[in-house]
Parts: sequence; structure tokens; C-alpha cells
Amino acid sequence: MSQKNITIRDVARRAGVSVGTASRAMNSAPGVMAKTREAVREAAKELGYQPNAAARALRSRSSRLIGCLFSDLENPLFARLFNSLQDRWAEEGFVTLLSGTSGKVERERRTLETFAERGLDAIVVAPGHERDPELLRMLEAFEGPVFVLDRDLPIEADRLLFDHEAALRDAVDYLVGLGHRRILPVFSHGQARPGVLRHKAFDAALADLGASAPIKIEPATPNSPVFQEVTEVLSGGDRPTAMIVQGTQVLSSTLNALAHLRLSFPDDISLIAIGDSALTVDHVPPITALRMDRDALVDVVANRILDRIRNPAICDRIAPTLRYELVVRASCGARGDAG
Amino acid sequence: MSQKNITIRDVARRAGVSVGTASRAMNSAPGVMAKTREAVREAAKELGYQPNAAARALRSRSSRLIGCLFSDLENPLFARLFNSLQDRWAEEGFVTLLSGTSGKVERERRTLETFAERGLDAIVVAPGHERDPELLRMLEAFEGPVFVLDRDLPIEADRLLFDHEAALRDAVDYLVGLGHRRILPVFSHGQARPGVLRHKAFDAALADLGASAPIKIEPATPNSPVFQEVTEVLSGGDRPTAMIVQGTQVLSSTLNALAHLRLSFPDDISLIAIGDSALTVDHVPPITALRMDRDALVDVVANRILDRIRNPAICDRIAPTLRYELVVRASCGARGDAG
DNA sequence: CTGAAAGCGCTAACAT
DNA sequence: ATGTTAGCGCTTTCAG
Repeated sequence: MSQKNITIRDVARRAGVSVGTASRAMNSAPGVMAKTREAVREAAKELGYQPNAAARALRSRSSRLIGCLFSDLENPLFARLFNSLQDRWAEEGFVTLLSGTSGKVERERRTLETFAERGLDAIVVAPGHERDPELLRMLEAFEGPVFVLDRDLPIEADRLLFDHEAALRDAVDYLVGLGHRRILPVFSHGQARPGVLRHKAFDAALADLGASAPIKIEPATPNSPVFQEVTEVLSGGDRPTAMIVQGTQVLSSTLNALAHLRLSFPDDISLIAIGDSALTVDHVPPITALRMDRDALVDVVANRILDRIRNPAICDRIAPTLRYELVVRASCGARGDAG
Repeated sequence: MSQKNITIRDVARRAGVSVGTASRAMNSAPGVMAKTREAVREAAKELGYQPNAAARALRSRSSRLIGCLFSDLENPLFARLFNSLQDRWAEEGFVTLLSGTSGKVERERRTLETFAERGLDAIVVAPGHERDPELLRMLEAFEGPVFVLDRDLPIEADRLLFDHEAALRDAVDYLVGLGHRRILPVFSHGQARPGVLRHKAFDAALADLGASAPIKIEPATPNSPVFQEVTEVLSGGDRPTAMIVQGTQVLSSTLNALAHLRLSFPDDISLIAIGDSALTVDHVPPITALRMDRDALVDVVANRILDRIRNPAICDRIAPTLRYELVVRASCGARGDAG
């Protein structure tokens, strides 16, 4: 607090070199003799030197900050994604900023403004709004790579898309193969890509069978409780024989409703969860779920951002699609009759 | 990307003032005529001026960054706390950094190092390790206010403590008042303050009754599943009539076990949750829980940090204790016999 | 109340 | 391979 800060000048003096050399040594830049570099590092350690991030950022025009804007932090996939990205980027000397917006467009705008002011080197975004003109403008004005995560944002950017349609079709096909016909969807629709595509694919898969879902439960958000809705539907006549349920709070209130009705799976009803988590894995019996390969996800995002930061000249765009895997566990059973 | 950045020089020129005046105007510093200030702001807006955070940080020696180091992000209390703090501090122009360490001391050290290098203006910490010498050294060396959240760190700092002892006593008293004697604790012990105090208080409360808990379940972490343990204990003879269960994953696997054993509360067993969340509130029936007043928590932390940043001369330390409130819902029932 | 100028600590360009 | 130096954009004295 009181003592003068140690600057690179001090380190250079102590190591008996110039500041330029000291800087190069500390940054592992080429063109420094191994011996010199060691001497500088040694001096730095002895003095307890800590580089000043602001000065470096000012001069090098790189904040070494990467931002994440996610609409839904309660989605464990995104929470874990942040964790992994943070780890990965920390290895490379970057600090990761996180902003959860709960889908509020106002907060999304504010976040983007902050990201711009702070001169972030790159951002990865999964906003709740895909068409807000102001948001799109800010995204396009952002100086630096933008990575879009599973959103249909009409901007030029790298992106990674989840194949919700294949996922839902896999789930429906699996259930149909087991003899199910009355399948209850319990996942939110919303305005963004995931919900839209899931419902579209679900409807299409059913239409292919010449069927349709007479009843749907569409939670307002992925974290809305649906105890009451599920209870009502499952108490009525012509009860569905299977359900496809979104993870997290929707799933946990569904399980609660099932327990209440003394309905158990796979005997009384079959269940597939969208998204894999402790809730599905550790449940007894374990729940069949659509799983996203988080490691693959992290690799794509983390590396692409790093590549772009290092080589701003890259002008191609990537847009790979990641498939969910249907992890079959014990929550679905065969249905002999044409239930 | 291509166009030259707009600096405060450009703004000053356009407004017909000097850079000094422009800076003062933009920062609402005293000693600028209202008219001049407006002119500058107008010019800034017209040009789309965005101040450069790095330059400002370098010159003013303040990064306007505040960091949070939490051992457990899966604890919804901390996740929400971060959200609220971020919001509150954003209003004042600060950006909040988050690091979840999962209790790994190595990550905690690395985080603190990053926080120091980046010149954060303040930090709030709840590490998993309270005695790691290296960590303590770094904490003491940190230049700027440190706020300790519910940890017994032997350092000079502002802190906020949760009254786990009163909370557990309240819970036990409530259950005892309902006639319960055999109470099963299901919460982790760990090395940090919360677990230690909870177990201490639980044991003491039982000792006061001349009793003791013959069986305990101590999850390895607050997020460990305990289905098996709970199932075993509740299947045995002399089954407990009540349980006190830690929130999150521990709670959800406990509920799962209960459903499996066809045990329902409050009839077959009574249950109190430590920590309030969607899981307790939305459950049917709703679960009696120990609730922490998050708003009070946020106010204390956010404001104290802000005060200290603004007035580094403050030399007193605060260390208030926040009580949990026992929110009585429908998960506990009376026990006529001396169960 | 405003202008001029110094300089925060660092990296990068240029010189040797 | 290393030294020298300019200057990133801003805030903050110090003059006026």
C-alpha cells in the first residue's frame, strides 16, 4: 500500500539489461538469449515484480480479457462452460468475464456496452434476443472476434449450433420404437433458437407418424416450475405414456409431480431429459438423457477464439453443428399396446 | 477495426475545449461550468466516444474491477449473490470478475495472483481453504479492500459471518418441539467455517437434550449425491423421524431417496433444508428451510466495498453476523410418541 | 474555471 | 541480441 510499485525498470536494472530486453524476456518473445531471459526472470522473482495489466493493455491494444454473455446461467451447461473456458483461457493469460442477463434485453445491451468500453479481445454470446436491432448493431460494431453460441443471430460471426432437431427426432424415434404414441413435451418455447427448433422438430417427428401432440406443456422459462401443469395432465384420462422434459428446474418439478402421483418410471411412464446433469445421472433409476459433449464444445469455442485473437486476418467463418447424444439409461420402458 | 479510435482529444477539439476540461466534464468532476460540461458530453455523443478503460486505469491507478472468489459456485446462494453484486456495482461503473475454485487451493492461489496483477480495486473472498499460508500471504499482500464472506480467515479484513450455530439450534429446537428425538443430519463437514459450525452446533443442541445423533451422513461436498446413504439409513430399524438436509444436490438426491422408499413428509418423516431455493419453495409440499436474507447480504457487501474504495482511509473493521430465518412450511409434522 | 504539460508502465519500432 | 526511445489515452498537477 505504501511502498512504491516495482516496475519493469526496476527489474531491468537489477538484471543489468535494458527495459526492452526485460520486457521481451518476461513475454517469452523471440530474440533473447536463454541466459539473459533467466536472469531477468530471476530478478523479477526476487523483486516480486507484477506486470501492470493496464499499462500493457494500453500499449499493446489488447486487454487480454474475454467476455461471455449468456442469457441463462441457471442452465448448468452454460455454467460449466464458463468454468471450462475460464480455465482454458487462464492458461493462456486471459481473464474471462461473465454476464448472465436472464434474457433481459436491457441487460444484454448494457453488458455489450461494458464489453466494448473495456476493450475486450473477444466475446462469446448467447443472448436471449435474436432480433433486437440495437443489440445487433452493437454486436456488429464490436471490435474483435464474436462467437455466437447456439443462436440464430443475423450477423457475420463464427458460431456453434446445437442440433436440436436431430436430438428431438432421436428422442421421439426412440420412444416410438418402444411402442409409445402419446408423448408429452415439457420444454419451453421462447423466442430463441433452442426452444423454437425443439418444438418444430418435435411436431415434425410426430407429424411423420401421422400423429400430433394433443397436449403440450411449455414452461415460461427453462427454470419455471411445472408441478401443477404436469400433475393436471397426468391425472387426466388418456394419460401420456412418455414425456420429453427439459433439464434443471423443469425436470426437478416434474420428478416431484411424478413422485406425488405415485407414478414411477419406467413402469408407469417413460421419460427422457433434454440435457444431462447430476439430476439425471444420479437419479435412481438413472434417467435417459440427451447429452451435449461439453468437452467438444469447449474445445471449439476456446480454440477458435484464441486463433482469431492471434490471427485477426482469418476471414473464413466456422459454423459447426454439434449433435446431442441420446444416453440410454433406465427411465424408458417398452409399451406393448398402442398406448 | 479499420477506423481510427476516437480519443478524448477529438472530443475536446470538437467541443472547443482542452483535453483537461473534457476529461473533467466526462467524469463529472467539480469545477466545470454546466454549459461547458453539456457541450463536451454533446460532442462525445456525436462522435460516439468511448473512454479507454486501460488508459484510465493506468493513469488513475484504479481498474474499476472488483473480484469475487467463491469456493462453491454450485451453491445457488453464491451464484445469486454474484448476480446481485454485479448489478449493484455496474450501476457505479465497476465490472465484477468471478472465479469459482471448487475448493481447489491451487486455483484459489492462481485466482488471487490474477486479481493482484489486474490491479483489482477490491475483492470479496470465500475460499475453500482457511489456513493455507500461501493464500493468507497473498490475501494480506493484496492492495485494496478485502471482504471475507463467511470464512474464519485469520487476516485483518471486513467480514460477514452467517450464524450457522443459531440456525442449527433453531432447526433442532423446532423439531424437538414437535416431538422428534431421532434427527438425522445430512450436511457436509469439510474444513471451512460453515460445515464445522453446523456440526458443532448440531451436536451441542443434541447434547443439551442428553441425546446424540447415532448416525450422521456427511456428504463429501455440498454437491455430492447421497441417495444410497439416505436409503440405507432410512431402511434400517429405528429409523430417524426427522432430517436436516443441506440444499442443492444433497437435497435433491435425498428427495429422490424418499420418493423411492415411498416415504413422504410430513407424514412419514420431517425435513428441514439448510438454504432456501426453488427446490424448497416450489416443492409440493413446500419444504421448511433455513433462509438467508440475500438482500441484506448484498447490501452489506456491496456498500462496504464501495465505501472502502472511495475512502481508503477507513480503518475500522466490520464483522456483522447474519442470522438464518427458519421459514416454516409444510415438511415437518408433530410426533406424538417419543419417536 | 480552463489550458498546458507531465507522466502512469509498458511494448514495439528502430538503432546498434 | 540488446539498447534507446516514442507514445498508447487518459487524469492530474500546476499555471493562469
